Amino acid sequence: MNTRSGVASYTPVPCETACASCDVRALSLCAALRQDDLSVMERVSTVRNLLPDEILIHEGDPARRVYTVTKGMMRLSTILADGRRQITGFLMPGDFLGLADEETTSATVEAVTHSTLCAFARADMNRLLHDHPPLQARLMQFTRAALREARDGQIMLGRLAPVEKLSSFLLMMSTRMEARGLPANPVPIPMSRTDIADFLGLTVETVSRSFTKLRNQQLIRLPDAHHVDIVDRRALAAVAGIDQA
Amino acid sequence: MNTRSGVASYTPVPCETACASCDVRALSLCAALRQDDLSVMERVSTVRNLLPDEILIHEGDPARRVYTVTKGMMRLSTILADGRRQITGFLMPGDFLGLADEETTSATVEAVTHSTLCAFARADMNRLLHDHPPLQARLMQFTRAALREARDGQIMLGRLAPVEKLSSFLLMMSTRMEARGLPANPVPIPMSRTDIADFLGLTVETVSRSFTKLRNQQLIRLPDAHHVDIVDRRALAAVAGIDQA
DNA sequence: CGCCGTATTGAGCACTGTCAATAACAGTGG
DNA sequence: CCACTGTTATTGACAGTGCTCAATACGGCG
Repeated sequence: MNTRSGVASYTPVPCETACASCDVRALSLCAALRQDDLSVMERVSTVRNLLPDEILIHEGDPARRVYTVTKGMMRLSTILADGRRQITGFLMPGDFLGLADEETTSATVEAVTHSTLCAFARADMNRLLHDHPPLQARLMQFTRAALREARDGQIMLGRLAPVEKLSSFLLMMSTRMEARGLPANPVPIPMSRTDIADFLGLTVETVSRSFTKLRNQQLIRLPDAHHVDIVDRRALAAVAGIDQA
Repeated sequence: MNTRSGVASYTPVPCETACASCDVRALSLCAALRQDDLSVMERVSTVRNLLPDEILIHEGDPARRVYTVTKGMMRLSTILADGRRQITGFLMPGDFLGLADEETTSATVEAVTHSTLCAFARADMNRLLHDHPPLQARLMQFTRAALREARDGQIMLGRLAPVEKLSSFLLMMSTRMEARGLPANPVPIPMSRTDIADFLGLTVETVSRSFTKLRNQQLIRLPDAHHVDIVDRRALAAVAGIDQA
């Protein structure tokens, strides 16, 4: 289970740490830095690899590090005393991890798929932010965007019906793929039905039924459980309540 | 409805614009400024008074101004095409308005009660932020806090049962009163049951029934519809799922 | 090929939303 | 001051939706 793949320390050729050849650089926080400033950042960064379901952060842990996701997918979640879980967001390559917290982490963070992250000690990051105003500005933008996303989440959770929630979710996933220059149409859905349920505030069964409904209405096709082919984007958006683009 | 003791226009002496004597200064963004820098801020600020239910911002409007709430209470909301509404948050004195947006506003903002705000042109605020790093830092903290709050909202909306939602809401209101140095025990609830419902993702009827349940369990008393006396805070927190403090 | 975890489907029920009636309340005008 | 009216809150009855429990199907992997 937690078979550490032994890649915690640098590989001989630090391909991932080479910011210059980083494929999420344009999307990530680092885009705010010029080539030469990038090396300053590179010097204080370490790479972290995670296996599926491996836990990176336990809610309540001290917030010692911040990260940029470079590969894979992460989930942010909170678990109530009786085991109920709410997933508050998924992180994809380019996303920043650590926007909400100052001292203590406010969510558990786990890998959905095999993931790679670029880690920074919070103190180092603070110094970088202080020395590079554009970096600070970009972090602010990221935080604002995360706030808007969380509020969209509130709208979805509070006022959408199950099929609407799922439609909204699928469109969001598609949009995020597109934003990363990846194919947006057959959307890969790496997370389990349980994860989707805990994100949408539903049960697994209801999620499954909602998938079936959308399939029966010819709005989507399901090549397999983890790939959704959006057949009628417009109609899907209409079902979603036309929130998302 | 709730006769707030004030009149729209205030005393001849513009008490509200006098930052030096502002009673929410310690709570607000401005706390980051020294006495003399405060005058710079004061010079570019204007006061805005709002009557109950008066609309300050329509979702989609250009985000020309930002505000600090000095009196009263505001609500942030989004309305879906078919009229369903989700309230994503309430703002109280000291709270900053405009954290999430850059170009376009992402929520409608209305006054719950007679409210007073301190307004700044976004351009002016940006200049202030640029010239005063501590102000920038404080804005960042506020944004982070708002993000944590929105995520708490997601948890509440996604995974709590109606009574749990209401308990959680009441405790939150109480906590926020306390944070402002105001009496935390008989909690004033200025907003309507409809507002509460749209915040908690419920219907008015369910909110009302949940109030009744909590009253019947002796956890709260209801002197009137807009005041809640928390009788057993511990038990209420237990019902809430012990999220909030 | 068989096993195990995940996803889907089915049946029944509890809960919450809907619709409707009543009650409390505030503001208005006689 | 009180009756009248419109608004808001509460309560009741009922139905539909989504959850619970249970069975079946699918798919990856040994």
